[in-house]
Amino acid sequence: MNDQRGSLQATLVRTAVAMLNQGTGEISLRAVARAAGVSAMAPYRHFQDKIALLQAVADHGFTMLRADLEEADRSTDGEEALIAQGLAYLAFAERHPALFRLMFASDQKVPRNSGIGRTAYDVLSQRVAGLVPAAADTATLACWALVHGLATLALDGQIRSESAQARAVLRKLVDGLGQDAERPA
Amino acid sequence: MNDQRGSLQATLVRTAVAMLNQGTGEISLRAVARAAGVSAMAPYRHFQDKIALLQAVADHGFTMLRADLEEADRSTDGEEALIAQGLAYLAFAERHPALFRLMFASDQKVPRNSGIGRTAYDVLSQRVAGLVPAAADTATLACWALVHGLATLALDGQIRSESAQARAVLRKLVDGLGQDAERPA
DNA sequence: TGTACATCAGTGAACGCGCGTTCACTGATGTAC
DNA sequence: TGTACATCAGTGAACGCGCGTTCACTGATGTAC
Repeated sequence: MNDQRGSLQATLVRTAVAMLNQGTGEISLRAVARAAGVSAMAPYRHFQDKIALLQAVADHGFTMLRADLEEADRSTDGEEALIAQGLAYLAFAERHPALFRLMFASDQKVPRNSGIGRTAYDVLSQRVAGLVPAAADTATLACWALVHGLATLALDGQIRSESAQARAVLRKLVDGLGQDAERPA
Repeated sequence: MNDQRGSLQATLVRTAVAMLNQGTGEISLRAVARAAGVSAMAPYRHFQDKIALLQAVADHGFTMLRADLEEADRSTDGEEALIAQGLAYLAFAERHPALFRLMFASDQKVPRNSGIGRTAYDVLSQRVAGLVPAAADTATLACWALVHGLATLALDGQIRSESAQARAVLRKLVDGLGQDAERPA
């Protein structure tokens, strides 16, 4: 019995996201169906298999992440906007640890590059390109890797996630990028 | 039948590492026992449970990582030594993807901070402290996060891992650290 | 030197579990004539 | 307006699987007397 409004397809994705948001573990198809109040077989009406459901969940996560990054990118000061994006990325990972893990865990289970991940990436990449046009690719990669590393280490309990410290680390990198831009090769 | 020399305890850890090195997936206690040529119950003579075995495997991995970092740290040029450490970290992750994942996947399954992880961390932290004594903690965190992010993204198939690009990214950060050191607050 | 006994590493059958997926089905809804 | 039929979402029992772990055991090795 599907007691939510709308099609079961959307309900399953929403349910899966909700399950991931509490309890950091993995998710089984049966558990999602159970939580959606539906038989174990019902999801197969809407998804070819478990992987397809997880893919849809990951896509949903990337849409959420993109929205958060755009929201954070609003400052008129470009460097501040970039740092705000970084902090938003960290906040997303902290608020949705298991979803974040699912989005980025390839495991060769969930196929990569659905295109939706890219659109979240583009929000960062455009901001960096505006700041450091000379070396946009390297600078974007540096920013992404730094922030993704912080997020991953925090999620895995390797470091405490303090946003003051995160801000200091981001500042350090962004200052470096700025200096590069000021002295042309 | 344990056809390896030495105690089964060490054999199991070695076998588990070997299994992780091929096939990026997870590892089951039964599979390790099978691969070691021993009954499913034999490991319980040496490890309290599956988690204890995985813990020992992760510890072994950190010992390997520490050795790699020390090996890379030999350059007389401090900045070069730091970059070499970063590249060694990336190479380790690429050579041992599943082991790397196990070492850092907390999942709240394998308890963190066995102390062995820390000793690998210290190799990096001492090098950074030598270069940037004024802001060693923030700088160490920045280096670790950057390199860990690159490793994680590469393992998850989000970016291609090209060591030339990795070197460029590391260079950018290290230059930034150097500049901070030259102009005192 | 011989015997009795404890220790210890590994065996193998069995358990209960949750899983992804199969299969044939039911019952409601929409559509053609 | 009524009837026959197709479509479609969801059901529920069943499958085979590998898993972690239990249990009682076997047989070799070491030690005390």
